[in-house]
Amino acid sequence: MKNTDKREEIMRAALELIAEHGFHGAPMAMIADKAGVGAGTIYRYFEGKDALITELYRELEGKLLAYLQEGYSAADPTRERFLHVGAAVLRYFIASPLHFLYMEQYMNSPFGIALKRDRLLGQSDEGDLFFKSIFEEGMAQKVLKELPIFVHFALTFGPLIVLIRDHILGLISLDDARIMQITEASWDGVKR
Amino acid sequence: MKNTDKREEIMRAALELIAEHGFHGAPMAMIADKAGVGAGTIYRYFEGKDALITELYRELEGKLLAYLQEGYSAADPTRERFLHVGAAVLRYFIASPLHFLYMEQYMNSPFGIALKRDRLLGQSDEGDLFFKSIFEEGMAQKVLKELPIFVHFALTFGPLIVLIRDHILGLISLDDARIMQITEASWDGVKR
Amino acid sequence: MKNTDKREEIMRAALELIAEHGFHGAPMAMIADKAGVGAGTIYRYFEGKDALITELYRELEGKLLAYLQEGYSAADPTRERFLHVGAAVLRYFIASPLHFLYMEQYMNSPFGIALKRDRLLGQSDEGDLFFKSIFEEGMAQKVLKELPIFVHFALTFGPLIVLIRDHILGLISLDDARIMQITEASWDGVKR
Amino acid sequence: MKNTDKREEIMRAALELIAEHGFHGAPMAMIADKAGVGAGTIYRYFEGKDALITELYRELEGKLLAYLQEGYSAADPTRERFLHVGAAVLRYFIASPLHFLYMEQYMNSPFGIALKRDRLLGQSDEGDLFFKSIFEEGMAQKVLKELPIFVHFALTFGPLIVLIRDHILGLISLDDARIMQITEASWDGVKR
DNA sequence: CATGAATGAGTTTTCATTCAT
DNA sequence: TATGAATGAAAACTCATTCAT
Repeated sequence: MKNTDKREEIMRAALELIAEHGFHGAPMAMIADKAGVGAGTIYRYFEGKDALITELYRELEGKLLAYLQEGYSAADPTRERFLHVGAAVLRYFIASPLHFLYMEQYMNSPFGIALKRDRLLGQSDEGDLFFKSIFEEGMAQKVLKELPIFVHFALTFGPLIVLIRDHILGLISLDDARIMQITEASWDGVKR
Repeated sequence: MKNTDKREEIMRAALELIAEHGFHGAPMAMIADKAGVGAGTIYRYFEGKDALITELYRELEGKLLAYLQEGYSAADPTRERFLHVGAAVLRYFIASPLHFLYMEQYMNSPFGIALKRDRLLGQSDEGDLFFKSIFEEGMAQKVLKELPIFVHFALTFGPLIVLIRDHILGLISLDDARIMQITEASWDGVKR
Repeated sequence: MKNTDKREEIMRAALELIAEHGFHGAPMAMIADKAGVGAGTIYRYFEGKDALITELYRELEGKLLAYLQEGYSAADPTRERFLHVGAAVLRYFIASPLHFLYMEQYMNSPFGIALKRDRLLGQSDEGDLFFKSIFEEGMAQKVLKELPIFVHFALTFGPLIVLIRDHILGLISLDDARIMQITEASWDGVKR
Repeated sequence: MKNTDKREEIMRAALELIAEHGFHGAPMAMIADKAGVGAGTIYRYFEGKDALITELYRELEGKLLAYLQEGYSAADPTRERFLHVGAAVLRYFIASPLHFLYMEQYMNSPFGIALKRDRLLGQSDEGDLFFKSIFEEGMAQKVLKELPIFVHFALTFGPLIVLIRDHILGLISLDDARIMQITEASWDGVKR
């Protein structure tokens, strides 16, 4: 097992346990066990539990952004670009429900609050920049309502977040047709 | 201090501490301290920490629903009713940010997952019924797109949730004008 | 309800709860509840939990001794007197299994150890004197083996204690015929 | 210190403290302290306090049975076999008074009641079988009275239990001569 | 006298982290 | 580098006792 493999096993184990049982329902010993490593080994790869939680979040965020960029072309019309990203978000989280549960839990905990505050103070992160260009261009082209970027983001992605949760909980089933329909309806909230 | 006062002091203390520090950052001893009661006293009013957390959620949910119903008239046109409720949600949480932080944290934790599953199995709760009538009537009147209720809910309230969080984090400032604008834009996502 | 009634209700409740659940499995609040009095009321009749436990033991011991003396005649032959007392012990505890469970638990706990040590230092208690006369007279008459009183006591009452427990646990069923048989067999252990 | 050593240190500490102070007079922290281990360490070896108490009882019982079997020969006459076992019980507990105090306390608490009931439902334990053969053979040979095994057991071992307690409390002193005398007298209660 | 809500010291138990191997 | 037994500080929770009503 390569070094890197161990690190990944730890993250995979943490993801599964925390997504299902929350930050407390997941003791380090249990994570180590599930990862097939010794309890002390986690501390060779992560400073502590908080660091593990935070680094895992960053990792998942990176994977999401990478997926969203697949097949994305800055040359496409604004609407196409949004539809691509919106549908990709839905598909990504439907395929990786644990990622969703983990990320939501993280963002709605004091960890996430701290993260958001940090980003507000520092520069925008990669993800924000990514979405921002769509909305700014859309407004420049008079295709979108004149609203702050945060509002555009909320109007378009807010519905997706709620629906992904509903899907994961089994309240609704999102197939490809519905994904298109929803993404388009999201767009309707911001278009002129 | 009346019986009821102590129970309320405990809930107030728990709300503040958990909203700010999360479920773990808030030990029972700290809650008792902040509430001005003995550690054992909490257990006279709540079976344990989990029960306190859950009952507090129910209480906050009840308060929110009560507020949404103020000035709500089933006789108003569909759109007015939605605008009333949507704006009320925003105003409520802007006035009570701790309620929002607590409820979001709860809903995105294993507690909330369990709650949603329970509600799915049992009958809908009061809140669901409340929103449902607006969307069902809107579809009957051909004012709204033909979509499952869960999708209507997501398209309209999803944006609000995201924006409330942004407001509380100071990323954006929601004044009355913006509240109207946003609520109307939310409606645009579902109207035909 | 007279004062005295309350005291008795408390003792009755304590007896039942402690016999069944042990000294810890029986919190003061539970005893008060079962007795139908307020938790504070117990402290008007007993100094504290230890005092309640000890006074209850003394009370039960007194009742047992009173029962053993019923129909007992110092004029009877030694063997009759023993058979009377032995059979009475069995009948008493079979009729009052909670008394047995409580007294055994007490005697085998640090409470009982302390009690025995106290009695050793001070004068013998009423009960000891009671049995002592039978064995001393029996030895004087050359009917019994020449043994220390404690040994006589052990040889005759030891079997009874074990059998009462077995009966209460349902391992064996003691009817009148068996009671006689056992009492007589106990006597055989000490007679010449 | 080997693994096993720690487990044994914990049991030794628990034995001493519980024998002397009872199940409550012996907090886990005190046991850990006396054992020279951290408080959490106990939980690596035992599921909780109840498990520690129960496993310690089983361990002591095992040691007792092992001692009784030393030098025991199924080929010896019934009476010799009983005298061997009876005297061994006395010698064992006189040498290990803490074992006696602990086991008696256990058997007379709700723990012991539960244990006896369990054994009644399941098959007899090793110890029962051990004694049973002596009494059954004795009856078959017409050496012993025709009585249920439980009664034989009570008549022979009941006295020993009481005397061991008296010895430990200092009420009587059991030397080898007395041990023989008592064991023989016990046998007299059951022989024809 | 009686009450029972309130208390907080004391208990069991958990778990992130360390460190000898 | 990896381990996992050991730790002990900190957590949840209990309960004998008090005291204002």
